[in-house]
Amino acid sequence: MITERQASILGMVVDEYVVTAEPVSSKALVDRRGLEVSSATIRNELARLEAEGYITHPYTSAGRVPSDMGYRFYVEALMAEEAVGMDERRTVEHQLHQVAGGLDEWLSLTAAILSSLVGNVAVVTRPRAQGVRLRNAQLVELNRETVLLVAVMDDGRVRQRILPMPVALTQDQLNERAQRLNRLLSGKDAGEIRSLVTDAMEADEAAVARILADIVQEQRVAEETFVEGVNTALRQPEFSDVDRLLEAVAQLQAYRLRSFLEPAVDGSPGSTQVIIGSENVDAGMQDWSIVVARYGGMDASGAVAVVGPTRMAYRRTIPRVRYVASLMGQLLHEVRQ
Amino acid sequence: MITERQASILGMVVDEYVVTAEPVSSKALVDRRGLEVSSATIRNELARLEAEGYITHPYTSAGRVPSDMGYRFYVEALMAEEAVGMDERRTVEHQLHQVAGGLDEWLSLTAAILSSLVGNVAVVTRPRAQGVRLRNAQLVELNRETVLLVAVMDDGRVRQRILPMPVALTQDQLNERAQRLNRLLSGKDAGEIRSLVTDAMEADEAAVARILADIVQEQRVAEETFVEGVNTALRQPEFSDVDRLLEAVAQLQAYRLRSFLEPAVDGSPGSTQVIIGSENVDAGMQDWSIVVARYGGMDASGAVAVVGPTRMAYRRTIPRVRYVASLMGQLLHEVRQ
DNA sequence: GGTTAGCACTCTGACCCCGAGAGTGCTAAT
DNA sequence: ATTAGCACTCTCGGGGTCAGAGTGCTAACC
Repeated sequence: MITERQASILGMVVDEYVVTAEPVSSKALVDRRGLEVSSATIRNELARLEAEGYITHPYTSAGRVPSDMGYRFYVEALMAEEAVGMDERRTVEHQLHQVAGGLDEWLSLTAAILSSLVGNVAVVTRPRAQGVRLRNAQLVELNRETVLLVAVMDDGRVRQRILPMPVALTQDQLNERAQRLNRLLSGKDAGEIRSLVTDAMEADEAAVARILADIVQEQRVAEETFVEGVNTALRQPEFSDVDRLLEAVAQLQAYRLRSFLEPAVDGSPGSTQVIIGSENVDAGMQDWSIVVARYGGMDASGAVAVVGPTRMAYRRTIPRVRYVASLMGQLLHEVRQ
Repeated sequence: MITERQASILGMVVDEYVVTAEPVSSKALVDRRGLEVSSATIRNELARLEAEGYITHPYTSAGRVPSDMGYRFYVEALMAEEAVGMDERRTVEHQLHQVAGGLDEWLSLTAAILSSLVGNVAVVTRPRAQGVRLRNAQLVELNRETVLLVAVMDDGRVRQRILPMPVALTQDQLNERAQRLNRLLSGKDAGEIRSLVTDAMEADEAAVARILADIVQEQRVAEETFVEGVNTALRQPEFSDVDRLLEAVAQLQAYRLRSFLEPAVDGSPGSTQVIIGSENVDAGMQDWSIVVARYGGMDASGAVAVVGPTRMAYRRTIPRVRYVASLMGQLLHEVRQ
């Protein structure tokens, strides 16, 4: 158990360390926070906090650094969230409504905006629907031997695939085929499409249907995860030595991030979750914190996240992740209904 | 002018430096290359080469390092190209024929393969057609208020855009509209589409046509440039200090690379071009070399490139870039005709 | 009992020095 | 033209030193 004053001191240590990135000394707290007590008193309190495990020492005569447990306590009990200002909201919403294009553009722009808002890496995953269904398929002639199959899923995904054309068909004939496929398969999920492939079907029609089933199911990590802000995030002092920096670059690959977000996305819906340092299951992420919020509803949902060193401005980051996630939810709703 | 022996020594210096990444000493040349002369003789020749500007000294008692001019001479006159082996070809072609999907998958896979082949960053740009034409447009209902416009261009590009639906229409009605648009606009380029937007058209049909014209024209750097291998390339010894490493990470952004390739792509068609260090116009690229080949034909062409430190295995890289470019040309031909 | 001044103690980080090692450049002999 | 030999130069790593920052403790104070 820690006293109220100890808690407040812990809060100051975190706030201070987050901006300076240097161990916080007792004197620095008294000076910069205008405390009414002497540095010796603070030292006693710091010693207590350390004994309880909320902070640590890099070495004997250095200042204090919050431990993961300290950050956890801070996030849960101490932190005064810094609300998203009206001006921030305005610029974000302005930018988001500016962009023309599909879901992809929104997602990648959202990641970029969030990243610039918090100065760390932002990750946005594409909303994944429970049972994705085919909305529409189309066949477009590329040349005499190849056709392009374009499929639109009901989660807004668009996928294409190049197919050989067994018999030369005109575009009109292709349209006709596509219409037949649509009447049969539109609104169906991958399993249903597969079960509809019967012997009665023409051979190449059946082939297209099977491919459609694959497409409906398919998940491509690279195309599902939008990462922005790696460059700025790498300039933080925690990466001032080459090995750490390289490690960070490797860690921030889309496919890795995706795997870290996976469990979070499947977790509590709506709420914002914070994973701090050693709370990460992955060994390579022990020095990282993740703030992640799920967006969307029961039908289709994705994740908005910020990834950075454990020394993260949680009080700024958490509300901003939450805000962007709710914004994404609205946008998604507008598109899907 | 340099003598034949000096040239051959220069070649050895380059070959040696490329693998060891350490300044090459006269003794190392004699020992590892089994030369019939003494190291003192080599020292005299090295001094000549230095006087002529082909190599330099980091400091007095260090070995020699090729200058950009030295590399240039090496690439033009000395280098024995290392042919792409049959086994390499087989695996590459196997991998490339394996992948299902559209042009995008091919391009990104190609970049990945090339990168692994040469151990540096590989960049592949999407083929850009001279006058891109619309091949096919389609309207797909997303919900009562929004439609998804999917456009296929004749260079294989597929683009989508979400539009508000002014009047509620069924999917059948949307199909009909799309067919009308296709009859009118298919095979037209952006300018032609614009000129076909007349007052006679219905207002919202005209709006869609205008958007189609935009889409046909549009170039998105991020989606046009496929970069792979950054992670492995960063482990090279030239980036062993933090500042250089950060600089490299920043330099290898897709949008920057794109701008470096731009001039090269517009340059000589077919041939492979090598840009070494200070030959780069861009100030930030003075320590980098680029090997770039154009692929495709008159109608549509893109670039395949490898980017790395000037200490690059040119004799391996150049033939491999050329090979991959010709392969891409074939693939492109198969798809477009 | 909590608070504080004072002081000894510890650890870092910067700096400098030194010596080994590597490699050159030059000279003189072949 | 080549080469042996040698002086010279520069780097790099280890070790020593010193100032500075901060703590932890003790004893006095309110």
